Amino acid sequence: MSSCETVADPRVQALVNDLIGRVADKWTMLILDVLAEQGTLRFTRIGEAVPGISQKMLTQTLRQMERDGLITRRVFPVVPPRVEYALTDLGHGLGAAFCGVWLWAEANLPRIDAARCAFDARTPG
Amino acid sequence: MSSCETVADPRVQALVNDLIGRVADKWTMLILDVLAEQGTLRFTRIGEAVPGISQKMLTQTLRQMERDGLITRRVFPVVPPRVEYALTDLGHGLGAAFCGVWLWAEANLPRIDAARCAFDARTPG
DNA sequence: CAAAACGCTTACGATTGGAAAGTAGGCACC
DNA sequence: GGTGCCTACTTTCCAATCGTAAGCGTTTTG
Repeated sequence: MSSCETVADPRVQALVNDLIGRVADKWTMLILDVLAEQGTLRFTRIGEAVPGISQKMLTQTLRQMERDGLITRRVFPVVPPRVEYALTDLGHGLGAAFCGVWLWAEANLPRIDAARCAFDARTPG
Repeated sequence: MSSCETVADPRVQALVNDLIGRVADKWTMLILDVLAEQGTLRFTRIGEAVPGISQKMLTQTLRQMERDGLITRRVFPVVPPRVEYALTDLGHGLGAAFCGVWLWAEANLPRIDAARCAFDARTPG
């Protein structure tokens, strides 16, 4: 906030900071994106759609997102097991909010790369 | 992207994912926010404004942000040392993009809390 | 002479993350 | 009837990361 809007209450500030700390996680953002993009998905599909995630982190992050009310988890008592994950409207809202970050990242990728090259060139050690 | 816009190229997708992975960091977002809010600041001021950060992580994150071209670092050769950090326009852009996330967090804090309570209540273990 | 100010840097223990193997349990195949 | 597969985890082990606390260098202040 702050840079975008009035804030005032330091307690709210602290709570929001805390919330950001838990939601601004690499895997959370990536999973949020694939679910926003592809709708309802099973465990293995999400794992395939999020490059580089381990099963452990996938399980852990999905649980956390479920706890925060960002996704729903539906278990079908069949064999082999089938579990479907989908965004709640809360999750959709966060996905929409992150949208700006994605667009920024896409638009500014070359500038970041250039900045990094320049930094590495001027920093020998 | 994806959920907000056309994407197509999987190479760009991978690069953006990678970039998100590095930028979607708790401390990066928090530092970005205080710099967007308060303008140019010195090392210790940022440390005070970001609750819970250690000097080590502050140094580390600031360096990373400098490398990515998000902030500038100006050193004044005086005693005691004086170092000023400020957002670049690239950093301002990212701050603006994150703005939506902050507003979402502020607006949905009670819903997240409620979801978490409900989850904890229904999950005994 | 001692302490404070500032921006780091280092050492070390605690937490987290990844890779790979294991689990459960019904079902297809030989 | 035994072997192995399918899926969604769970567990185990090891490496990377993180937080805490302390130290460093230089000059002013008491």
